[in-house]
Amino acid sequence: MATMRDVAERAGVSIATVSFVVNNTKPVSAATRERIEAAMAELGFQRNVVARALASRRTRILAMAYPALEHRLGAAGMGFVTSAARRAAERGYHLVVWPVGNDAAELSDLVGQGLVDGVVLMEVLLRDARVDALVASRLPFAMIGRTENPAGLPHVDIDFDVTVEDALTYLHQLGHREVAFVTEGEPRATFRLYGPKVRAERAFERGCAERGLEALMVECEQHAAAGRETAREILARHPGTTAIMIMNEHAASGVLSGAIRSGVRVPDDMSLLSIVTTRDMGAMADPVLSIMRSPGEELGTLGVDLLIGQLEGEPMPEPRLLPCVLEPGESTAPAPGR
Amino acid sequence: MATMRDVAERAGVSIATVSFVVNNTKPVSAATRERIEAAMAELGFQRNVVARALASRRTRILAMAYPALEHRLGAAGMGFVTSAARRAAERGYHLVVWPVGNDAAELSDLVGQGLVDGVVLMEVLLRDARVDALVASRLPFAMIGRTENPAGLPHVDIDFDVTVEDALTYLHQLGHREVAFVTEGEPRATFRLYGPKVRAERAFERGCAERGLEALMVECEQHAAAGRETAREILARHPGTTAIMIMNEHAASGVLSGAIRSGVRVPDDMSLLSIVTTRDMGAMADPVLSIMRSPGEELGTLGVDLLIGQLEGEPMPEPRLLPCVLEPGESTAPAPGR
DNA sequence: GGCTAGCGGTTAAGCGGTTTGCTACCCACC
DNA sequence: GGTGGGTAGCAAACCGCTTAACCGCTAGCC
Repeated sequence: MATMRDVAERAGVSIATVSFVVNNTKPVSAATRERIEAAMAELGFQRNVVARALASRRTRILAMAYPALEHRLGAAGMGFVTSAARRAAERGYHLVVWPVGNDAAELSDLVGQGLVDGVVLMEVLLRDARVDALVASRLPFAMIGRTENPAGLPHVDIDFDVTVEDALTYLHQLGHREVAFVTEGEPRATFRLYGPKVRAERAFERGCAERGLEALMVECEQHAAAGRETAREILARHPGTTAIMIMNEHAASGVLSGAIRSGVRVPDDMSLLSIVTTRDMGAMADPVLSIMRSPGEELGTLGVDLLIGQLEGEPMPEPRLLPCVLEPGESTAPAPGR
Repeated sequence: MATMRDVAERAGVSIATVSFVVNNTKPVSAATRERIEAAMAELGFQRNVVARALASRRTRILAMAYPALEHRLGAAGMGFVTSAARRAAERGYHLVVWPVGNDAAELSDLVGQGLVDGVVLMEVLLRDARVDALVASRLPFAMIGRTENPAGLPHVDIDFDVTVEDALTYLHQLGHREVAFVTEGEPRATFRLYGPKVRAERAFERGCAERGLEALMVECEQHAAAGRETAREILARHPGTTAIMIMNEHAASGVLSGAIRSGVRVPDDMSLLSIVTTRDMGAMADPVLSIMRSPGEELGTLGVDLLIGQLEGEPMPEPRLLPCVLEPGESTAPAPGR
């Protein structure tokens, strides 16, 4: 690989001048610039990013940190990563993937290596040691998700209030008056700190209260079999239920088939709405599930933008909350008798 | 952040000696080593990976290159990336994610930056310009998947011969004599070069020939609706079919529901076997699909091992082919009348 | 008339490590 | 006591780039 020195020699200038041309950091006369560019083209010069990083103290590498094994990231997880990587590439950055534990030590270690200019943190908990570690490290970062009180910390997240409110409005307008909400549930205690679950539950309670409905919530583990069981349970204990809202991507199809197996017709007798999910997931069910689609790719892109914004000295970015959007499928219909 | 110079001063030694201790590259007396280690601990020293990379001409960064937007990587895609990143971390490497087009120029460009020591290439086509570019760049790489003739190129891949053969054996032993094979199909021409599809089709033809069966193959786009249509088509045109083998993760549930909607009982009248897929995907269907599980995580891990092996001067690694393993669900049963 | 502020460019000092000689020293041995 | 060999540690030359500081000169300013 040709170096700047090679280019400089060939163009008969100093290596600094080459640098100024490459980075466009100082005016250079047209004639010189031309000679340098010709030399670069002839030699196939590409500047070495490692040397550049060392000298400029900016690596132009970002990290995407996500908790390994802690939470199942389905296809949506890939959406985060690929969209983030794409955006980073567009803006001249690289993205490294850091599977880290939920403890802070590992993350601090990685940060200390000095490889990255900033971190995008996924799957943030309401109280999260990793966030504290990042704050302490003074390294710029952005969250996808947010802590309990994220004021002052750059983040993007799903707007659970709006999403749940929109979902309830939709079902309510269809005439449903007894709506059950199936959420993610796990034996692990950290799950109580999982923002999406907590925020969606609160929003559901509020929405039900405002409409004078009873807020029936059921936790369900993240697999189809649990979903089937949950459906049976709801039907048995709350036979008046006419709609089920689900925020549990891996259980949704189970809830559907559980209901069908119990002899319930979907959507005639029972409406199902899967929220915070992907289109693919909904399309896989039969009938196709009505969903509120999670803006996964937008979040990845925005997270990176938020981070790069800080790095490039743009004014402190606004946090962004994006709602999921309704995409009706075949699993929702007016409440029976309407 | 403390530098080696700081540590050296504090321990009263030269910076070179610190380096020898940190890397364990030259014998150092116990007393000196102790002083240095103490100094490092007091200062919280971590060596700067960028400086190290520049000096040693090894960045200890690997790239995972996958074609952006070209092919739907579902949850399995995430499995590749996370398992690869985890393995890389275990062995002291970082993993960057490179969404690249299927053209070689973009990849050559990235390689030329000198950021990575090697590349793991995903979704390799039978003839693949990216592979040529990597060979030309003389940078070590490993493929997940393989070209038409991958001899001499380090790779790991699914063993489609064994997988399809095992699947056919399983169905054959259940008494099925008319088996249809649903594969991935797309308008795009590059799909003809997609190794998994081509290899699986060949294996299917061979297996059918050996057993004296007719090899019925149907292409299907990668979504559930197409799967439903395909199921109807098979039932209409080949009413004797008693088993459908599917290698099309996104259409599998559609094939199932298409069959059911047509009044076919699964598995009593018709067996369904989804191959090269994930457990999650199969579990989402009702009945739970019998699958041949894709060794996605193993492939990611092995790919990284293969690459690091080369980097660390281990003898030329053996290519590895892993079969998918049968995980019977509720969608397969003896052929009707058996 | 002295001051500063650009010209387009060079020089050189880093950035924080790795690595190659080389020195100084100790010990054993004839 | 000279010699040889082995060891611990050091100095210094990089790795390939960025970025002050500054070159000699001219132009604009009060």
